[in-house]
Amino acid sequence: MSDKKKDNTEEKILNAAQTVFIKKGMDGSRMQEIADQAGINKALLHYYFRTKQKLFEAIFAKVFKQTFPNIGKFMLSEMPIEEKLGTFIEKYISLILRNPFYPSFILKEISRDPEFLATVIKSQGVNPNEIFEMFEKEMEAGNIRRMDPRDLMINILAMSVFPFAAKPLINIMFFGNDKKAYNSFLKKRKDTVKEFVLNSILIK
Amino acid sequence: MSDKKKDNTEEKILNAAQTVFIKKGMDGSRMQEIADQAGINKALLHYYFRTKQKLFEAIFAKVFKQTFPNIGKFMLSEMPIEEKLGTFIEKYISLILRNPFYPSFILKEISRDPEFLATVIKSQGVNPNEIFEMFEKEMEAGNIRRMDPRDLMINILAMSVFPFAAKPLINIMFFGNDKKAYNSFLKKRKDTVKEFVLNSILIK
DNA sequence: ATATGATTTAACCAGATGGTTAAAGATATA
DNA sequence: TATATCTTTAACCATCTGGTTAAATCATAT
Repeated sequence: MSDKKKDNTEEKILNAAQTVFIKKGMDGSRMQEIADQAGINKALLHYYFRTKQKLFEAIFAKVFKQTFPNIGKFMLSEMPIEEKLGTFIEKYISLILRNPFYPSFILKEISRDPEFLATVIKSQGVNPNEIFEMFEKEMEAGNIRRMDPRDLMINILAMSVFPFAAKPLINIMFFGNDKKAYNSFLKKRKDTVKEFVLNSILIK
Repeated sequence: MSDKKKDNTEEKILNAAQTVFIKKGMDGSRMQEIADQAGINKALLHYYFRTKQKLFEAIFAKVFKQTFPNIGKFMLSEMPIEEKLGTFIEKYISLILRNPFYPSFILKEISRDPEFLATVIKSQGVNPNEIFEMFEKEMEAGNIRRMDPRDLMINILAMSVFPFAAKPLINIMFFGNDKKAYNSFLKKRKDTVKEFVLNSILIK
């Protein structure tokens, strides 16, 4: 067998599908466009992935996994909370900066097929409870303000994700369509978000 | 002319279209489904709105306008900054609580047709500069921390909007699919977001 | 050399979709 | 009653879309 060829084509298809699906979503994407993008024809596309649904699920699962990186390691380590949160925010926004279209893709698709979403999440084995417990210990220790740990987690995710998900909107409304200005603004978010969060919750 | 009947049908269509478009987006919506939802037939639908595109644009513009309420009045008033921001956050989250699907709809569509988005925004006459200037004055007066006013605005919008836009995801991941629990959590967001923001920026 | 899998070509299909049309009813107004 | 508008019915069309198929070609490992 020509494994190399097979791998290469499958990879080409997955890359093409990711490009198209991320830009246009499941509903807005066309199999023909994915085939074109991959430099192959539609027949071969179906030869590898029988249906659009299967191809989409492969992409969604892949992107979704990348969107929730392994944060357990250092979030549950012995670092001071300030450093833990700082590291997480930095890593997370860096991840999004490397994949700026992930947020809008994920947000677009999570409401389309909740059952499939549940499947993907469960196969992930994400367990935020440990992190919530860690937050609560820090509160009891008097290191951070008392609050619902879920509020804290959601606020951090929100501030990290939203400026990318709403990019076209914010770009026009707040940056006069100056894309360079907005991009350099986004690069600074690692620091500004960190500052905003720590200023809000840290007890000095 | 039977203006009443006309108005009524047009309204029925707009309501139906809003329901369907908001749930499924432009690409995922079908004219037949909108007709069914309005209790009329497809021919009449095209009699009122010639094309799907025109109907969608009507809905998007309407929803978009509602999503950016008149905040100028009190944001530029003589209230202390604490009260201004508190009022805005309360009003804004209340608005979303009344229309919980607006955020995901707007986010879904803003990246689909940026030119149309620009048109809608411009027809809105939104001018955030006055509010940014107000923020800057408050910073100079030493009432709030120094920061880019756009960061502040974006953070508030992010924390208000994100938990609704990512509802299915958060609901599964953080609330074990307990919808009631998540809904009552969302109702508290008016207070928790306000607290989070003010704790971060206020200089006491 | 041949068998096997990868790839292309090209035609095809069924169903859905947006949109049109014509004719007939219904309804209100003048 | 006559007129104009609103509404339905139902058939129809062109196009697109996902998906299939069969035959031919290409590449490669044995």
